[in-house]
Amino acid sequence: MSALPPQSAHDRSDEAEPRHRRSRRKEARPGELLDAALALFVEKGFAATRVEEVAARAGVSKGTLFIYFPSKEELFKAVVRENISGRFTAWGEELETYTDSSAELVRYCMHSWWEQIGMSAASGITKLVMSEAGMFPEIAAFYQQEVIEPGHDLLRKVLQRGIASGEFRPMPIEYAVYSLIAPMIFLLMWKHSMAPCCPPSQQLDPVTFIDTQVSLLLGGMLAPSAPR
Amino acid sequence: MSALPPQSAHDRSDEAEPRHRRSRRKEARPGELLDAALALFVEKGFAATRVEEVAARAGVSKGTLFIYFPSKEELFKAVVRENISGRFTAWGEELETYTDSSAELVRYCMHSWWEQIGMSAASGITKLVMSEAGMFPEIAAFYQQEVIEPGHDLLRKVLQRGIASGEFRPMPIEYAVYSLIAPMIFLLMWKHSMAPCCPPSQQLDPVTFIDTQVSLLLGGMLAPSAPR
DNA sequence: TATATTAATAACCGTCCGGTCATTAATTGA
DNA sequence: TCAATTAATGACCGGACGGTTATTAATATA
Repeated sequence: MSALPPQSAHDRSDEAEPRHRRSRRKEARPGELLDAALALFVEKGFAATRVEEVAARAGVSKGTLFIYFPSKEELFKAVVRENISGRFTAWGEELETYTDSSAELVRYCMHSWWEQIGMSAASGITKLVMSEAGMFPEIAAFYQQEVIEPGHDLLRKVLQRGIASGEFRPMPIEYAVYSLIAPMIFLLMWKHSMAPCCPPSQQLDPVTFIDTQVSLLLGGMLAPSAPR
Repeated sequence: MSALPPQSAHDRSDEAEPRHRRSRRKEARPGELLDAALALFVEKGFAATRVEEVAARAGVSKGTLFIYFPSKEELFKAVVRENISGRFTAWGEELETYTDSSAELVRYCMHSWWEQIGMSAASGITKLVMSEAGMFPEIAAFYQQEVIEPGHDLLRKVLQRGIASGEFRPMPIEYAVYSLIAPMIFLLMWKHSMAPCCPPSQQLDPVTFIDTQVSLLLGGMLAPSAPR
């Protein structure tokens, strides 16, 4: 099993330069632990990640980790807050000022999601949560309100914009939202699970997949009068 | 944490009636162990399921389980072979003799999948594999060739049928296949992970979801000349 | 009933892991 | 320079788990 390359949400170096052992760096520790935890959670999941390994990757002993985070679960929540929450406010503002057609907006949302979430380590977190929600319901509930709900709200607004302008047919909004979420969830599950053991004939290029998916879905969403 | 109700693929009762302890039933044991394993794997995943718990649920000691299955992993493979493999031959034959339109065939495939896989315990197995593939690559590879490939082949044939007849536009087949797989994978991941902690406003009815999804996708697949 | 066979058991082994705590040493400031 | 403070350590605890094996007892056979 190979280690993932370091994924730093900030510009911390992964391995701090070798200091004299037992250096005291109260301010730097939480961030370094968070970075190490993100990488390992993404690589191995929540249950399979060992807190001692997180500590070691941050260049610190296990006991030190528990000084800064009271439990493994709180460590995970902190990782989510640092790396995902807050990305949605920026999207919400972009939406308000968008001037092109709603069809283009849908296309833009999907590709933007891929670039900012799907391609990044954040997708590993989403995969992890969906995988282990059953065993850690508290984590699932936390993620639901911290990430899923804001994302859902955003997409609903996009579709309502298109319907209001007459560009889209009227449709059951909640289900149409899931029609957009489904391919994204599928894509990241696939990428993190089956892709590694998939024959080349069945590999899929994420951008092409999203493109195909959006085109097909828009085929069903656009009002007959709108330009195809 | 509550236990799932017993899911028996055969008509074995879950708890064999109380016999005098240490009864010898060489023929019945493997089946009972398989049923118990299915239920627990679905409920808790592969890593989190304890072989001793499987044994206990089958009314037997842990040592006995290892008489019939050499390891936890082989036990899991046996569960997959019993409950999923083989469902595909029946579908393949149905496809050959289908006479209605390809659009209807797509609709039929999706709903049939929901009734025979999505609704059943088999969906829990698929969810499990996608969740834990990273930690158990051998299981992922096994599932890939035993389940994914046959399913993929089936859907490709359906789409080719529609294109050959002129009912569907030409399209990138492999990606269109994934367009049909994606909502199904999403649906079962959702059902087994986020649904339990989802607010009522965001619950989704599987049949309605599949219906919406198929309608939208067919909107993009049908040739312009075909009746909408 | 006596004996051989083998299904079933349960104690056991080695390992691993989340979390704790007494100890150690880097820093502060008097 | 010499406490006092506190960041950091690592040995340790309790429990769990996959898998093994010596032992026990249910059955078949004669």
